[in-house]
Amino acid sequence: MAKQYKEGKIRQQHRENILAAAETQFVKAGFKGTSMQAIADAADLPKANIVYYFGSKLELYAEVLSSIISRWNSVLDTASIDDDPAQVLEDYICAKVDLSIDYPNASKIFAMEIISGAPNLQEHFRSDLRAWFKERVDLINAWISAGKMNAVDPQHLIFMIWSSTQHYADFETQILAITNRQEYEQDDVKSIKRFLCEMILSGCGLTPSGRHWA
Amino acid sequence: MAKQYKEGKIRQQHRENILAAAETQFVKAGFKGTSMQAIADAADLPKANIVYYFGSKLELYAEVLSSIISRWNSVLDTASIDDDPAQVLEDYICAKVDLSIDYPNASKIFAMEIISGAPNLQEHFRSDLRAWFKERVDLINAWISAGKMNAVDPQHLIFMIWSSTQHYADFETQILAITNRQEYEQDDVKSIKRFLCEMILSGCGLTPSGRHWA
DNA sequence: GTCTATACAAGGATAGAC
DNA sequence: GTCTATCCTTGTATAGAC
Repeated sequence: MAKQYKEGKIRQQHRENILAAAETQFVKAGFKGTSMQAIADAADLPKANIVYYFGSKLELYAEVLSSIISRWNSVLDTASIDDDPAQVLEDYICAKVDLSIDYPNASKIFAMEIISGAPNLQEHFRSDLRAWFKERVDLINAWISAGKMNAVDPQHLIFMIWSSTQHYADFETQILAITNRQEYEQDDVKSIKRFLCEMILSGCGLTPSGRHWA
Repeated sequence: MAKQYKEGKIRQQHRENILAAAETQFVKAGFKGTSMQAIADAADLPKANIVYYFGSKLELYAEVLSSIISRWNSVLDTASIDDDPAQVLEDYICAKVDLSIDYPNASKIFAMEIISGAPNLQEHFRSDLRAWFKERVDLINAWISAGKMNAVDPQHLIFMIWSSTQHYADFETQILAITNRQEYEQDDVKSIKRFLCEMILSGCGLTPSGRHWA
């Protein structure tokens, strides 16, 4: 029993190390471009152990992808017509900015997967995401009908929130190089949130509370 | 002479085919993940010819990248303090949307390169782009000082324009899957332009003319 | 000038030793 | 349960035939 427990811990530790190493490597070279050897080196384990723990490169990648997606349940999920759109949108934008700053690799791997044609995400698109998207579009349309916000196109609004927030993760390298910085600081995050909320909400005829950055 | 001319044409034709094939493959698998064999198959040429025409995989990739960047001279380049910010921003946004729709692969390869840490673009960042960016920031600040537009952060404004326009190229797969379409149509492009111009300009206290979509 | 044949390293995955 | 040794495929690049 004691032995099993200890071995279980080693196993779990190794799996976590491998997942973390894999994330780093997939960001740098994409799925096809990443070698098991590179992951093994980064995890400081023999190459064959990666296969031993995850079965195959594709299964390892699938685990990385699904752990990314599972982290993306957000404030928009529970919003309803009775809520205040200004508050919901502001919270959603700030939550997405936080995810981009705190887990840039997650956003990057997801982005690369989609750019490459999303060969491993078609299922996710056609089932979960499409339904999620339709419900949010309906919600925004309901707010518009209720006169709670301007009549902007809900689909494009969601795309704009996704793109403008994720950009700070995906294009981190470019942004930091252009602005001559090493990494984002607290003040940067606040000014990002402030800019995005003010721009997007004002376009919807709404006013942000500012509680995320004031 | 006649022979040389004809051979020159073959050479040029093959180079173009290879560049086009390479673009497609780099999008699907990234730089490291793309094999010369895959490019050769797509270009319908023997594998060794790719090396023959371009020297190496990296040189071929460098040519693809630089041809992408050279296409991105845009309306913002020639704008000055005397111009109307509403008009300049509207033209710039619509030009970027057109690029995203017409050359999605260019945007995708550029995005992948940056997501992977931009190992082949550091030079471009530190020289051209940083200077370009600084000048545009100064221009927008000048417009603000002159009372021509709201005092929004110029850096984030540029990032928002980049992200929200490029999103329609880079995340094409996701957008089409979610909205259950095969490809963008004329009307889609117009509604994208309209949405982005209205949102972004209104956030700057400006009003678009609408001539790109009306 | 163009393409075939091939060299040699690195890829993913397996079998079996420890 | 973990890791070493190895198999076979695929990778880039070259040498030399056409």
